Amino acid sequence: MHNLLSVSKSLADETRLRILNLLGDRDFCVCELQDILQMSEPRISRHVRILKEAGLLSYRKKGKWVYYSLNKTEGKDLLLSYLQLCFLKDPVFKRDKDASANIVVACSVQ
Amino acid sequence: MHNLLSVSKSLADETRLRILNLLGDRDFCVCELQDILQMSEPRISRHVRILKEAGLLSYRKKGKWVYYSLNKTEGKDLLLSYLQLCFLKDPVFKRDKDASANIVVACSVQ
DNA sequence: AAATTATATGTGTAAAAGCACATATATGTA
DNA sequence: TACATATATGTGCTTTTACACATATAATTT
Repeated sequence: MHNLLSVSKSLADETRLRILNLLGDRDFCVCELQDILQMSEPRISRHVRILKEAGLLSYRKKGKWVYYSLNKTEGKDLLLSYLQLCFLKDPVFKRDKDASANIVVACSVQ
Repeated sequence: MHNLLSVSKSLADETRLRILNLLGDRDFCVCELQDILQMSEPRISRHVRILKEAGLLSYRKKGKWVYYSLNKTEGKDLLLSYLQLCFLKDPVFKRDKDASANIVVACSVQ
C-alpha cells in the first residue's frame, strides 16, 4: 500500500508530471530541467526527489551533474504507458518536449 | 493536462485507492462502502465524488441508493491494470475484498 | 586555495486537502 | 403526512503539500 500510495502521490503534481514527460525521452540533470521548465532550482530539486523516493527515477552522477532517468523496473510499464498516452494528448507536455530539444545549458556543452 | 492531473490527484489518497480496489469487483453504493471501510458516510461520499469528478467512476441510481462503478472508458485500461496489479500485492486491499464478501447492509437485502 | 557551478536541504509561509460534525436533499415507508 | 434511510454538502479545524528564499554540500575550474 505504502508503495502504491507514494507513487500515486508523486504523480499528483503538474510539475512532476512535466518532469516525467521529459524523462520519457532521455536523461536530464536538474539544471536542464530548470532551464526547460523555467522554474527555480530548489523547486526542481525537490520534485525530482519526490519522484526518486517513489521509485520512479534512477540517477547517475557525472562530475558536478546528477542525471535522472525513468526507472522502468518493477512492473511500472503499464503506468508509464498510460502516462505516455496522456502526455501525447496535451499541448503543455508537447511544448516542454519542444523546449527540451533547444536547450543550451552549461552541462550540455559539458 | 487538467484531466491527467485530476486523475492523478484522485489516486493520491489511501481511502480512494481502497474504494477503487473494491469497485474492481462490482458496483457498490455509499453505505456498503461505509460498512466495508468502516468510515463515516460524509467521508466516503466526498471521496467517491472526487473519483467521479476525475472521470474514474460512473453511477446509477436505484431507489434511495446510488451505485458507483468503475468507468472503464477513455483509454484508462492501462492505468486500471496497473492498479489491479498493485492491489493484488497488498494485504490492505485483500482484507477489504474479504470484508466486501461478508457485508450485510440494508441496501443489499433491499 | 579561492571562486564557480550544480545540487540538496533548512525554514517560514501560504495554499490545498482531509476530516468530523452538523445540516440539507432525495427517496422510500408507516 | 410524518418518519426513516441514503446521499450530498456546508463549515471550521488540522494536516499536508508546495513554494520562495537562504544556506549547505559537492565537484570543477582558475
